[in-house]
Amino acid sequence: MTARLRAIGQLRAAGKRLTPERELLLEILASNPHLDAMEIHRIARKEEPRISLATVYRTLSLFEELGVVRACGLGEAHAHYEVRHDDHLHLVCSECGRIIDLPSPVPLRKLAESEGFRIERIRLELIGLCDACAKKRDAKSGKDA
Amino acid sequence: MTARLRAIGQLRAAGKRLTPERELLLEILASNPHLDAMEIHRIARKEEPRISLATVYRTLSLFEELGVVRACGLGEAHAHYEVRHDDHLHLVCSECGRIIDLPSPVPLRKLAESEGFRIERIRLELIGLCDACAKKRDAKSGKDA
DNA sequence: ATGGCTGCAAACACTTTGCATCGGC
DNA sequence: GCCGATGCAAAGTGTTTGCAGCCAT
Repeated sequence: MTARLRAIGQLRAAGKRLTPERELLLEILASNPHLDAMEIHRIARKEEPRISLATVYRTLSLFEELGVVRACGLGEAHAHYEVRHDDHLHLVCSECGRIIDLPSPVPLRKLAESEGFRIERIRLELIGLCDACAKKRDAKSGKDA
Repeated sequence: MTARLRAIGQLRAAGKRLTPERELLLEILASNPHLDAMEIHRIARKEEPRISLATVYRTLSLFEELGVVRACGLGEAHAHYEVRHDDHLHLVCSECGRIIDLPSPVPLRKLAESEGFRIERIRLELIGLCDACAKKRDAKSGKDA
């Protein structure tokens, strides 16, 4: 419940309007841990049959921008392929798209298996800036400021 | 180089044909760590201008099936949304789709930052079977066998 | 009342599929 | 020669965008 009110505050703070559609989507998101856009639309239609899928996407993207929700399960929107090898970490640079492989030194399997979870595949991506891009960005923001 | 030969063996073992297109894609994959289908197609065209994007997709999907390559950056092909909270691990059940959240107890930030990588966001998914589905599958395979 | 928000539909990007032809086995 | 693999183009998905009207502020 609190999450919903906080989100409304964030909307107003950003000078955005609070529409019935946004309230509805907020409510749906707050009470469902993991949904994709289509599912959200389907649920929303029950309450508000005229709501469009475009609005769902626009609203989700707004919410993500405001930090209300987070998108997961999607990296750069399409698949990359690599020759198969063991579990590893990907360091994905959100600036230049560079992908750095690391062998996984963390005890993930043990961790998950303590939950009774049987791991088939590990996918870990740390999204951020590689050394070079971080420095570039620092230099630029120094200029801009 | 060995990877290429092993892949050819896997093709033959699976009763699949070794075509120039497949050889070419294998070569490209072996010498490039991370490519998407379009990039692979673009590179392949330099060598074999008549190769089609459809063949690239079909071949990648075959290779993935054979375990020659692995697709990454794609989960269930589209994004899921959840109300934002701190970094966490997702345990994704590949059977029932259930997603279990865990607070992240692993020192990922430290690890990546030692590479000079500045993390903006952590995404970790351990794909496998949750306790219930693992047991269900065990029971079934016991029956099948 | 005015500008942001909406629905609708068309556009988009990536991937898959149907069909006739081609070529590895 | 047979059947699988290919190229081409069209269809399919999930997502984004242009536009005219609408409604929260």
